[in-house]
Amino acid sequence: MSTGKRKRYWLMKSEPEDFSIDDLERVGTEPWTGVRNYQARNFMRDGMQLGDGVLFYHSNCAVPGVYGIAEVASSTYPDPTQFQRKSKYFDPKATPEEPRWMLIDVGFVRKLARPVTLEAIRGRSAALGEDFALIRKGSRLSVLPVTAAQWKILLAMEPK
DNA sequence: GCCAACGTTGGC
DNA sequence: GCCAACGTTGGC
Repeated sequence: MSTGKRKRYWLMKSEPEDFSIDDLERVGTEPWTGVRNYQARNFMRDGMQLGDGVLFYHSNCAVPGVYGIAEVASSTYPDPTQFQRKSKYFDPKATPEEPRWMLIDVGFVRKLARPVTLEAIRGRSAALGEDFALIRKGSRLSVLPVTAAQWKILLAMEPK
């Protein structure tokens, strides 16, 4: 439950062919539709607070890595696509009275001059620690928490 | 495009 | 509740 006021940090993955940091810059704010993993949903629903920091990560591309900074730009609300019969994210078991999938809006903050690549991140795995889900073996979470210390390390890695 | 790792589904 | 089958993720 999000009771505190302290800013939290997250990493959110997106396939750039689908929605990139440039797309986010263009639209400014984007509802993060389509998450259909309970763990990722729980982070959005129970953990995120307005203003939290987000590392915008490009996955499934030539050079995976963090390409920009974003922020949590709304409180949590039901993902509208779960009710849209024609959407590929339609969930027949969800109803407006009992929505299954919750999301937040992601707001653009800035692009990194150059990405902090997955390769570079792996190179700092000792400093980042075992609990960093991005580089944990087999982890495929698309929304995951980042500690303040990890956030600091990752942004300090931004190539000038 | 391949495929390992993972999550979900559904029969039993 | 088990677990095989299936679909998805995401690095390479």
